[in-house]
Amino acid sequence: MSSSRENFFDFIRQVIPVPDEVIHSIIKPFEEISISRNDFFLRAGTYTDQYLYLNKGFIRAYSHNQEGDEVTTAFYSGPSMVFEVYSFFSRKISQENIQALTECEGLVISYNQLNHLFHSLPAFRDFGRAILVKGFSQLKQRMLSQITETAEERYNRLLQSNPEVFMHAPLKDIASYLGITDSSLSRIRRHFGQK
Amino acid sequence: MSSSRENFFDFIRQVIPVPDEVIHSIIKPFEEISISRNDFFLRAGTYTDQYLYLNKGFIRAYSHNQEGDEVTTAFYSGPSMVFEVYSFFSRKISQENIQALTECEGLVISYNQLNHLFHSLPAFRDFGRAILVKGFSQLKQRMLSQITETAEERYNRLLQSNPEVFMHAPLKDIASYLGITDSSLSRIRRHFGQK
DNA sequence: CTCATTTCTTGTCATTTGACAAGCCGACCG
DNA sequence: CGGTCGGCTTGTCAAATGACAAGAAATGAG
Repeated sequence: MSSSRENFFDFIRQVIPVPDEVIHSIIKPFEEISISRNDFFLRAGTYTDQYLYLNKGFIRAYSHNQEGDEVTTAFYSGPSMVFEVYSFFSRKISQENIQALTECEGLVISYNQLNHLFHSLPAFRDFGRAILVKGFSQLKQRMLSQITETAEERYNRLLQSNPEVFMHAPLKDIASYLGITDSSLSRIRRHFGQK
Repeated sequence: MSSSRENFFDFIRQVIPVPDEVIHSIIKPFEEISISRNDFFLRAGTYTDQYLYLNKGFIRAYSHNQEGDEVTTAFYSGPSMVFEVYSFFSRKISQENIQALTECEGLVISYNQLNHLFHSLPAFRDFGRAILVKGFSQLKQRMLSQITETAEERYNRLLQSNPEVFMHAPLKDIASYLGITDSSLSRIRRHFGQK
C-alpha cells in the first residue's frame, strides 16, 4: 500500500472511529495523484472534478480582488482535505485558484464517486460532514480573528498555529491572507522581532 | 398544515428537487417552535440540541472578543436554517450566542433525529450537505470582502444584499458585524448619505 | 407621562495601515 | 562574471479607522 493510502487510513480513523475494513472501502476508489511545484490543482474560470486528500506537500488557494491583485484565501499542508467547496459541490466554475507551492502527492476522487460513497457508506457520510464542519468552523474562527484582532495579533496567531506557512509561501502571499499589505507585514515582523 | 411546514416544504424544494412525498418525510420529525423577542436560541457556555428551520423572524448570532465586547457573527432572517455549526455537529459547548431580535417561529429537530434522517433519507443528506456548503461559501465570500474591500464598500454590500438587517438590528451590532466601530459606521452613513 | 437607559452622532486626537517609490539582497541565467 | 529579476525592507506622507468623551435622540419601564 502506498504511503498516501496508509496515511489517509490514519487520517480517516482520527476523524471518525470505525472498523478498519470500513475505512478500506472508503479509500479504495481514491486514485493516486501528484502535483508538481507551481502546477494548478484548480484554475479560476474552470472547474475540477477532484476532491483531494493531500498527503504531502504545500498548497495555496487564492482569488483576485476588483483591482486584479491576488488575495490568498487559504493554505493547506498535508495531511488534509483540499477542494473549493462551492465549485466542487455545486459543479460550477471556480473563482478561486488552487496551486501547489511544493511537490504534492495525495489521493483524489471524482464527484460521482464521492456521491456514491456518500450514499452507500454511512461512515463516509460522517467523514464528509465532519470535514465540512471542520473547515466551516475554522473559517468562522478566522473571520472572528480578522474582525477582533490587530494585524500583529493575527500574524502571531498564524506563526503559532501554522509555522510551516512561513517556510513555503512568500511574505506577500501571507500578507494578503492576513488582510494587510506586504509592507505592513514587513513592519510587523520588524517590530515583533525587537520585543 | 402550519405555515412553517408549508414554507419549509417550499424551502426544501428549492434546495433539492425531489418528489413531494420525500419532502414530507423530511419535514415530519420536525417540531414547531416559537422564540420570543430577545430570547436565546443558544447561549454561549451551553449547547442546544436543536437544528432550526427559521420560518419567520430575525436572529442575531454573536461572540465576545478578548475585551468582552460583543461581536456580531451572523444575521438570519426567515426562511433559513440556523445552527452553530461546530457546537451542533460536534455536540460541544458553544462560544456563540444566538438570540431572537424579533418574535420567531420555525421548526426544530434534534441531533439524533437529524442523524436518523441523514442516514435513512438520501434526499436529506443532499439537503444537509447543500445547507453546509451554502453557509460555508457565503462565509468565504464575506471573508474575501472583509479583506479586500473598505468599510464603506462592505456597508453598501450589506445594504444591498441584506437590507432587512437595518430594520431589526441596532447599528452597533451591524458595525461589529462589518468589523468596524459604531462611530465609524455612523460616519460612513453620513458620508454615504451625502453622495 | 416621565425618567432612565440605550442608541446614535459628532468632535478631537492618536494610531494603524495603505500607497508609492527607492533601495537592498540573494537567486538565477547567459 | 555581470546583470536582471523577484522578494523584502524602509522612508515619507496620506487616508482610514479607533479611542474616548459629550451630547442629542430614541426607546422602554414604571
